[in-house]
Amino acid sequence: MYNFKKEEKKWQDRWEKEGINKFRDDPSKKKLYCLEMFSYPSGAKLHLGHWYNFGVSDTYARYKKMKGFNVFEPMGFDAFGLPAENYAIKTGIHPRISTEKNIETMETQLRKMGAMFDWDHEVITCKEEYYKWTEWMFLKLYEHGLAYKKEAPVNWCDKCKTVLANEQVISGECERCGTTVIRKDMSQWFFKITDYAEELLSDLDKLDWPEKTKILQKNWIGKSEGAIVNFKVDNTEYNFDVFTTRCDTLFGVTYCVLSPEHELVDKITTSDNKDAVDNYKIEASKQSEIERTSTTKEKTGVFTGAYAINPVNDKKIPIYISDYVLSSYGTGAIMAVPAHDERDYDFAKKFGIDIIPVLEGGDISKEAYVGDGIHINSDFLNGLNKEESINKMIEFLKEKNIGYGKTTYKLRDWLISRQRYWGAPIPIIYCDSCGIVPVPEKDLPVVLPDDVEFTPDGESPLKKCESFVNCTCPKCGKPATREVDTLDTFVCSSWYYLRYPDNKNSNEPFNKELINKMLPVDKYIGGVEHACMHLLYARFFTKALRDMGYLNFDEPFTSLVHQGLILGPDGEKMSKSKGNTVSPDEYVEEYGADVLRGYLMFGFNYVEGGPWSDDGIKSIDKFYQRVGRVVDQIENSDTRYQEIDKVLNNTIKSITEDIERFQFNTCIARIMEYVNSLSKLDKIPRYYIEQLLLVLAPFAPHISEELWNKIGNEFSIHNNKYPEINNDIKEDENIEVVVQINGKVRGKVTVPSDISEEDIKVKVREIENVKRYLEEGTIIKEIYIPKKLVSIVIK
RNA sequence: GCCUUAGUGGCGGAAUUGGUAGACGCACAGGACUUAAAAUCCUGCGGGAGUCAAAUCCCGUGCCGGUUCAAGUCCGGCCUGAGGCACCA
Repeated sequence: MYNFKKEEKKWQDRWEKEGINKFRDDPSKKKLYCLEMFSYPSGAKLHLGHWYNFGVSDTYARYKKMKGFNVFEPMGFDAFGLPAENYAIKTGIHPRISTEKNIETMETQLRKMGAMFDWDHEVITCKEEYYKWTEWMFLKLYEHGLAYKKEAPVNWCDKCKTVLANEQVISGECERCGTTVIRKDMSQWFFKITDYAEELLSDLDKLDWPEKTKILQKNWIGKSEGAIVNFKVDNTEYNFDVFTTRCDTLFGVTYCVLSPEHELVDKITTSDNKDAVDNYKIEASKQSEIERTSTTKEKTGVFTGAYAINPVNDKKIPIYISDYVLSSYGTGAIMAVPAHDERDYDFAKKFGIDIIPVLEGGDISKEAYVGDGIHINSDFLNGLNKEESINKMIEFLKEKNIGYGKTTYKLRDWLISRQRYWGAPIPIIYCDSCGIVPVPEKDLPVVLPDDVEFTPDGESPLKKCESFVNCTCPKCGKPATREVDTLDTFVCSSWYYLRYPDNKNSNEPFNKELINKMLPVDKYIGGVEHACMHLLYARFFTKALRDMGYLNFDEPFTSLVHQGLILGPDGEKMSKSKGNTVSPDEYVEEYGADVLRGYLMFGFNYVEGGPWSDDGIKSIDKFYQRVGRVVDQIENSDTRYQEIDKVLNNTIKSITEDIERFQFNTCIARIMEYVNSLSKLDKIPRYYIEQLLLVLAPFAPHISEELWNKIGNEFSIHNNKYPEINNDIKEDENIEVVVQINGKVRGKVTVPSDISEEDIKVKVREIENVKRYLEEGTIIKEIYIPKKLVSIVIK
């Protein structure tokens, strides 16, 4: 009986002492930057999800190392963020204290995992030495016109006088006091990610990412080509632009809708409609965008009393406001074509607005016709199809100077201001004479003060810290004040992968040459929930830094894999409030790291994850015990067995393919098959044992090291080459071919693998059962798939 | 609501481009070893009909329909669960 878990610490210490996980520049080897999304130290401890993400990916990294790559696998912490601040508000414990303590605990746990992390390269985002450069990133983006300020809504609780995160708004109410949350405009900083919308979209083609993730980003960026059309407001000097993808349907426009927040609303609303409009605006401010744009919700809206002029036919059409129009997309105003748009149709029916068909097809007395068709009721477009009409209409709009072709994106600029304490300060100074003044680079970092009151009372916590707020203007030397909002933590995580290789650099965020050599990340592993935000922001940073001349690559993460989510035993996402969290610690305590890692690899489809159950964890424990017993059967002999050579070769072959797809469960299954074949022998030649341990090494790093040592081999097994496929081993000479009659399996026959089509067709007819079926009818078709099956159709 | 994704034995999961559904395990049942138990080893294991035992046949990959010699895999429509929806990270 082996007690492998007792030996784990010994090998972890030895690996650390001999530095076998240290990254060393080695030009003779190809580098492989293997990165797992770093974790937020919110809970005090690592959870199963971390083990699943880090522990399993480490097997990939270890495998690649044995395959001859110079592997860099760093680890760090995304340490700023809301939970630490909330915890501080509740308990009075300073975020720095709780965060540092959590990190310490998690580091200890991570070491027990026995992963290849190179701790010399650790990055912690809340440390001055790191956030100094996060601030630097802001300055660079500002310098290059990619950071700007504008008014934007926040969730506001008027009772707590505070800004709430979306997470803190529970069905429209403040989680602390239950007051209805409203949206309130504040002046905030943005990064101009939309400047890169087109490149972020088109470069997706270059990436070895899951197709679904590319589609998520693509839909998120939401490119659509259309036109801007200008509408004049009747009897006023006002006019407004709408964005439409179907300018060819302009003759069917019977009303316009402005978003309730549109700047023109107050100006054009007539006095008898004012009360209704104002009330509607308040109601709209209470709703989230998800609620507003729901297509099943009954359409609501209010008439402003004003009319617009349809520029193609000079018809007077009413202007409404409605919450289904968002100020953040397009121009915040739409032209409505009820005959050919479902939402417009519902709205028009409800408000009794004209519905004029301009496309042939459908029956608009019943529902909107959204299909294609030849244009009707459309003057100069009559008889044309969609594409011709769009082109002709854009020509017309341009000629009359009332519109033009335009591409828009759903992607919005990235709001980075947070009215919070626990984040990186925004390095900006406000001066009465000079206006907005960026903090000079030499004055970085703007240090986040420790002594701050962060009870929520309507102000950014930093605002109450006078020593922080008051400063002198770097330009004119007069008294000035600092920006008191902090940066969204996604800013910190948008460039951490650039810091890892050069984490001790105190002169610059990273050395350009080094980083251009080490990057991009070759394999990035993390949850799919980051598909649209973190992954997009990081791509944006990389492209912006490239354009500033700091990087010579276009994309940060060449290849991406998502691990699935390990759910609670009840099939729900693990969370403290549901009480369904499972800690890895007790399993590590009972079975050891290798067994837990092994089970996480064997018991789940890595990409899918699934509900946790420890039913099978014993099976991995048993399997490794079995490996131990098999190793005990070692003998020094050169005997080789053809059957075992075949199994071994198949194991190596399958692993080589499956591990690249992050399909670890089948890798382990193949190793089990190899062990099963070995266990049939009383004495096992040394070669087979060594091959077994080498094959197993990335999957069970401690156990394989222990047994490698036990059979008298030199430390460390992990410095060896991974076994290669042996092409000299012949495939089976005989193969089994299946016979199907009318699609059903009716027989099997074993034949030489190089059999000809004619010969197999003869062989097939000799099978008793097949004969029986063939007598019942005549053959009308016969298909032969080499080495697999013969399919006969009879009548 | 919208975008994405998944649904296969009692359970976790295999089946890479349409080609023998259920690899590898867990659980369970029977047997060997043992005074006994644990551990280990061997055998069986989707459901049903059939048989002393076989052969053989029918059904079966969430549901309904389609394409095909052949569908877990492709197409259309539904149901259910999960992730995201821009201030959780």
